[in-house]
Amino acid sequence: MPITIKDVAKKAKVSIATVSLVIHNSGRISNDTRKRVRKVINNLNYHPSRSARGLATRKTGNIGFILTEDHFLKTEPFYTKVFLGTEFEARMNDLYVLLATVSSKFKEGDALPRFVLEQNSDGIIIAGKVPTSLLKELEAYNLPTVFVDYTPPSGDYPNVLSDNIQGALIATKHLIDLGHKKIAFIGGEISHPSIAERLTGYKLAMEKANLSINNNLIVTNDEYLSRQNGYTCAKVIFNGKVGATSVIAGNDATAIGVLQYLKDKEHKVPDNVSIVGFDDVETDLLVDPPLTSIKIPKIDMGIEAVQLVISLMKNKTKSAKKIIMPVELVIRKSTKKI
Amino acid sequence: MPITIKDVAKKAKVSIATVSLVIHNSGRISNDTRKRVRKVINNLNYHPSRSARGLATRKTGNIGFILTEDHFLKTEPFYTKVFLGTEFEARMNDLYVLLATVSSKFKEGDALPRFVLEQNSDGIIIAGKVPTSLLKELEAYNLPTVFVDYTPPSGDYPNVLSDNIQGALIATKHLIDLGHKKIAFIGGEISHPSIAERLTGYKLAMEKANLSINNNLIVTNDEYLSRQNGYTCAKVIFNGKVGATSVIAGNDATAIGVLQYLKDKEHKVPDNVSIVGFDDVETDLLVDPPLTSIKIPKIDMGIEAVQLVISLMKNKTKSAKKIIMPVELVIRKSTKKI
DNA sequence: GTGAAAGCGCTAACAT
DNA sequence: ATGTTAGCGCTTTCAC
Repeated sequence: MPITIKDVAKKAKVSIATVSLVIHNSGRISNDTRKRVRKVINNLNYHPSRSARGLATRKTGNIGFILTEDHFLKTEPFYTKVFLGTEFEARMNDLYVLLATVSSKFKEGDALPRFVLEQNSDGIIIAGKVPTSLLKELEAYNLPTVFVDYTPPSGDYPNVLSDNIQGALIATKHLIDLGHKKIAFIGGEISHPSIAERLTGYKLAMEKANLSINNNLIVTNDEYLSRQNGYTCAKVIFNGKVGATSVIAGNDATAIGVLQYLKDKEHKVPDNVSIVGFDDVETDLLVDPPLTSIKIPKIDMGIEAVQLVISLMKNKTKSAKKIIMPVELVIRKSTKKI
Repeated sequence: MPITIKDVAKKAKVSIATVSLVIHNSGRISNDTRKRVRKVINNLNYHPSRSARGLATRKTGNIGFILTEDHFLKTEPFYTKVFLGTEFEARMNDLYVLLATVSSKFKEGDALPRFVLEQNSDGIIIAGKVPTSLLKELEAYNLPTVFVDYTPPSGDYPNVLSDNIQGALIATKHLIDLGHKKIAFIGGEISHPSIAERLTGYKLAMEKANLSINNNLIVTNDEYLSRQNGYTCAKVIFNGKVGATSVIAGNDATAIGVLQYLKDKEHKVPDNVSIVGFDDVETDLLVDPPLTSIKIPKIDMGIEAVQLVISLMKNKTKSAKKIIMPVELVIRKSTKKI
């Protein structure tokens, strides 16, 4: 039998109302009773029942975290780190986060995550690119929603992003500073707004340095950003005769694919070709050479997302606040002076 | 304002008790009312409130899923797949699964996952190797607990495992059938019971084939099963003069590390050396050659774990039922006749 | 500054 | 076969 508020009240010789007030730091409670009640709570190791509280407040104390199955299962722990951040911040705010994956082929009529159907969450965080059909279905439930690392094509939602433009810009500038002029951009999944922004940043840096933008140096497609995809795209660049001396990759997985291709073709990295990755998933220390990359504060993005969704839950305002997290260039061994 | 049972009752012209009975398929309800109530439930898109239900039944409807942070963040989506399986089966049983990570350096006194402190779960699933200090702290809460892919060193708990011995046995037999005699076992993390079992299976197969077991062909340590570790261990084997012609790896990550080492040293796989992985995480289609591996039913293990913990929750029995999931040899291109 | 009491939405025992 | 009702543990308003 779990300890209830009654047990605490009895032991502290106060009413349950007083205990409740103490817990919530509200009301005018004398310092004496406050201390006494606190002590009893600790001694008894009392934790209020979620259900009872939920019933009384009509809040669930849960926030839902939605991402596509392939994002959840993919090799690089990008969204897993974001999730970890949400978990951390949720704990600070006495909230639980419920994880649900949806198919990346979600279509209208498919079942939504249970916590939305059952109204078992007070808000939701959506991480990464998700099908628009999902968003359409979700709208009906009118839940406070925050997007992480994704901007839906329509509608104006609050979200937390990383500074992709700036990231690509400093990555490109880094290569330019090293003397590179023929810098390739290998994207993949250009329909993902983040990747599109990275391309923008790349172009911006090139223009700033008065380097012409050669479309033959830009390879994008609409496939998942994988090693495989990087490998395939690298083929296009280095089979041709554009003579790229360096590459900005859409993300680290892509970069590793490019690296692999160059190894197979006996190009030396960084002696012949420099490579900059993106995301800094730092997952694979075996990568040789260690990848210069743009570091994204994944955990912090999760934290920010929770704070944002909490403020939405409180204010019931429909603000579309956007948070752009700063990124950082991490120089390792895959880039070198030309 | 969410729909409540009252709304349903009013609209269906029955009492709330009847609605409740219909929902639980219990009691003797006439087919007529049953149908009518069902229809109203659907029309209104009614979902019972978790909190109210929890309060009434003194159940939370949650089951906790615990794993260490590094298992959650690691490259290969092994436990993530197990988690996906639990999510799936939980949904079938109208349960939620709450994910919590703990540090792999958990020590006594550290905070337990919130859902155990707050008694916000009816049972827990523990995936992978966790510190025994965690288990000790957990005991006090007396929650129905199931282990997945791990057998705690002391105590007798229900768990769901994969058939590691059999897996290593068929992997080794496969190599023997291909004519290999000098078969190395590259383990790492030998303190993990699963890896120890795999070594046992390897030895068993060798003995069965009347091949002597050469300890110089066996490399284990107590480090995490990573590519890096595989690389390091491969060095030990192939730097020496034992002349191994094939390798059984502790898992796929290890196998990929071995592969990398062999590539770097210009050994051809599978022409010079055959490699069998373990787990079949099939994560990296870029691995060249594609890895022969032992396939483990990860999703199914999650499903079984949920079923097991549910039966524990129901029966309140202290059985220590064990479920061993069958494994399968998946032959790809990394093994070849000698 | 503290207590009494109503009510949140459901389940389950009991009545009818 | 269906309805009545007492609680489950908490929050919150109102009274004192």
